[in-house]
Amino acid sequence: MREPLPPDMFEELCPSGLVPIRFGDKWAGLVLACLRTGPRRYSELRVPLARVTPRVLTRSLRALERDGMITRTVEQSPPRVEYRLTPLGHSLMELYATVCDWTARHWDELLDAREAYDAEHAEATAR
Amino acid sequence: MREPLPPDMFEELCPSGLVPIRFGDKWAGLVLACLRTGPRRYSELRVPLARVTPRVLTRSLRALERDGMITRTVEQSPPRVEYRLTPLGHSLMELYATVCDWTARHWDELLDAREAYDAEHAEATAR
DNA sequence: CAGAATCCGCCCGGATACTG
DNA sequence: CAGTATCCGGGCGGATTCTG
Repeated sequence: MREPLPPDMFEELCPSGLVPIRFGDKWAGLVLACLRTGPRRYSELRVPLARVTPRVLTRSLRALERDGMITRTVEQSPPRVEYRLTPLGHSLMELYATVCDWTARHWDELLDAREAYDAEHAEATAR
Repeated sequence: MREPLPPDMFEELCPSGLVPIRFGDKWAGLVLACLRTGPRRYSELRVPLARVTPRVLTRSLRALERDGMITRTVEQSPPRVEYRLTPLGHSLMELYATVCDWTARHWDELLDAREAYDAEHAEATAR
C-alpha cells in the first residue's frame, strides 16, 4: 500500500534553483566562509580565492549582495571596498556549514556508491 | 584588527559544485520529496513532476542513483521500474528539508533585499 | 584598487519526436 | 511502460585584457 502524494503539492512548486538560495553558486559558500570572521576588502578576498577570476568573484559578490546576504560599502581615500555579512548572511553561512558537515560525514559513502555505479556501467559499455 | 584567514584553507578546497551534493540539481529535491513516503515507479513520478520532461527526470534519477541516494530496481511481467530512497538518500532528504525550512523562514527578507537592490540599480541605469 | 569588457566552451534544462 | 535520440537556447564558469 503506497501512501498517496499530496495532489497539488507540486503545482506551483519551487524548483531547486529557487529554494536552496545561492547553493547553485559554485563559490558562494567559500565567500561566506571568508567573511565569517569579519569584513574583508575585495583584494583580501582574492587571496584565499585566488582560483576564482575577478569576473566570477564579482558576480558572486553581487548576487549575494542582491539577496541581502552581504553589504558592499565604498569609501575613497584610501580607495577601498569592504564586504561584510549581514545577519541574514550569517544565518545562511551557518546553514551552509551544516550542509558541509553533512557532506563530510557522508562523503565516503557517496564516493563508494559513485565508484560502484561507474564500474557497473563501464563494463556495460565495454561489452 | 582583522582575524586572519587560515592560509591554506582554500588550497584544495571543494567548490559548491562538490560540497552541497545535488543541491545544484534543479529537480533533485522534489524527487527526494516524492520518494519520501515510499517507493515510486517512473510513471508515478511523472505525475507530480509533470513539468519535468522525461529526459531531464531520467538524468536527475540517474545522478541520484549514481550518488547512492536512490536505488533503481527493474522487474518484468509486469514491466516496472521502481525507485526507492536509500538510507543515505533519506538522510539527504532530511537535510534538504532543513534547507527548505530555512528558505521559508527567510523568504520575505530575501525578496525585500532583492527588490531594494533592483530598485537601486534600475535608477542607476535609467539616469 | 576594484573591478569592467570581451570572448569562449560547456553543460544544463527544455522541447519534440521516437522506441525496445 | 520507461525511457532514448536529437536539437536547441541560455547561463555559468573561466581566461584574457583593459581601465577609472
